[in-house]
Parts: sequence; structure tokens; C-alpha cells
Amino acid sequence: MSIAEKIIAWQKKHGRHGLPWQHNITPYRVWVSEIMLQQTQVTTVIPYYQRFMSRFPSLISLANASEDVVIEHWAGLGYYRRARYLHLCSQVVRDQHNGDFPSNADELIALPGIGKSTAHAILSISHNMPYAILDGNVKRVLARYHNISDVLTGVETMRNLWKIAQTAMSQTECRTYTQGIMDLGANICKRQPLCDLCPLQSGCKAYKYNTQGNIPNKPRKKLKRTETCYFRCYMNSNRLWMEQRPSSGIWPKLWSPPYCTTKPCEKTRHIALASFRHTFTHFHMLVHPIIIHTVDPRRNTGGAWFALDQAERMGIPAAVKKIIKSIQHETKVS
DNA sequence: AATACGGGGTC
DNA sequence: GACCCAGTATT
Repeated sequence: MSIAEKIIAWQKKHGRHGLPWQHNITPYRVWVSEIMLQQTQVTTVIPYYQRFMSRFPSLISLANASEDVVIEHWAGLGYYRRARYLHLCSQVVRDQHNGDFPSNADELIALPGIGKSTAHAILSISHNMPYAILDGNVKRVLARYHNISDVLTGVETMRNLWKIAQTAMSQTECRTYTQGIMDLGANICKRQPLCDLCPLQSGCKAYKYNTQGNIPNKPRKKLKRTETCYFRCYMNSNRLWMEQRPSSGIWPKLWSPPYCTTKPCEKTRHIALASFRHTFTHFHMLVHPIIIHTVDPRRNTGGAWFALDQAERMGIPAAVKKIIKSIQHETKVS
């Protein structure tokens, strides 16, 4: 039995089924899921995917939406550049590909936000074509299987892994294989692997030499320093208005500190209250409209991801009070 | 080849 | 608190 056959058999019996992007499979739906799932765990993505597909059920509906609305629906997922590329990509497909995703790897990779792994995922999952992916799961599974203890960032190591991935790839049940090797990585070949349950145990070199703990080998972590970043907002008696951060650097083009998305209501309320205590006497009466205006109406969470046109529709007031909030941010230093 | 980009989960 | 996660683009 080949690796592919083992993975496929395992996937059918023990893999993940019933995920939102696993039914009504289309290139559009697979693409959105793949972008959301970049560096983001499945359980985190599911509710965002549901809301996003409900609001943007087709590529054309996404392409015709404004970027601000797209960002609103991304708020809380992180890596917001993904959402901007997603939106841009939908417009490129609408304008240059007649609204249909290309079905070859090169043209997919040329699209914004789509790299080799995502392109191959779209091809193998939505078209059942034999293009191998190489995400974090696959790297871990294959590096362990072949006992590759090199740091997985080297060019030559990655070239080798891509070759291994493509060689292992099923030529027939491509969708099931791709899903299977990811599910195997996520649920069996984890950091603490469950080798007793693994269908690849008999051929796995890391299992044989008991080197699972050293693979995948990560590069030495760099020292970090913290820097202080700011966001700024203005308010008058009944409006709160946030500035947009610069398009480069930390939180590019975002309208509020990311931590507002974690416990947004509490944080936003706290900031507003603290400010008003200095400024107004009857802050209780004044806080309410502020909270209303910082609420994300879609989720009622208070996430304050303002879009510029929204702020303008609200009426940007003469700034009565300026608040500057600083946030500690860690960056790597050489 | 190294780094930025984020929020959440895990141990 | 360190580390990781269905990676990609930029420098």
C-alpha cells in the first residue's frame, strides 16, 4: 500500500468531515477557506467562514463590495492583508478571468494572496487535480516520515520537501488525499504525535528512530524588543472617531487597536469611560452613543473597525478631546 | 534568506 | 510565557 493509499483510507474513516467548506465545493468557496485558514486554526475560522459566505455568497458579490465592508467581515481574524488581497483577487478574477478562477497553477499563483500551496489546494480540492500542497501539516508529516531534521526554511530543504510532497500525492483521489494529509497532521502527527493511531507508522523514520520531538526543526528564535505603537481617536459629546493607521508598519490601515477585537466591548467601554471621566461630568449619558457607534452591528461585539466612509457618514466632529492610547508591540531584532 | 503580519489555542 | 497554526509578500 502506498502512502497515498494509506492516507486516503485513513481519511475516509477518521478524517474531518462536515466542515463548512467541504460541501457545495466550488473554487470560490475553497479559495475563501484556504485564505482564512492560512496560519489560522479550523475552529477559529468556522464562524468567520459562515458569516463571510453568507454575506458574500459568490465571487462577484465579493468583488462588487467595498473593501471596508470586506474588512468588517474579517475583523477579528488577524492578518488583515489577507482580506485586502482576497478582495483585490476577486476583482482581478472578475475583470481578467471572466469571473472564474483559472484552473492551472501558474495563473492561480499569479493572483494576489495565492501562493503555491494555496493554488495547489484549490486545484486538488475543487478540481480533484494531482497538485500537492505543502503547508505546516504536510511539512510536519513528511519531514517526520523521512526523518528530515534540517531547519525547514532552507531553500534546498524546501525544494526537497516539495518534491517529496508531489511524489507522495495521489494521482486519482486528490481531494481526499489533500484533506487526509492535512487532517493527519492536525489530529495525529501533532507536536505530541499519536503514533499508535497513525496509518503511516510502519514506514515512518522518525517513529523508527524516535526523533519525532526534534522534527520539524525550527530556527533559533531571535531576541525581541518591544516598541510602543499608538492609535488615536477623537470625540465630542456624542461621537467617537478613530484615525486610520498608516499603510505600512504594525496594523496597517486599521482603525482601532487589535485588542479591541478580543474583548471589544469591555475595552472600548473602558477607553471611552476613562476619557470621559476627564472631560465630562455626565459621562454615563454620553457613553451610550459611543458604544453604539463602535459596535460591529453584525456581531454586536463592539469591535471598532471603522471605515472612513462610515466615519464620514457619522459626521466627523470638531475634536473636543484627543485620546492617545499606546500599545506594547514586540518585534524581532537582529 | 529573513522578516512582517494577528489573534487564539495549547502546554 | 513560549510556541504553534490549511502562508504570502516584501525587503
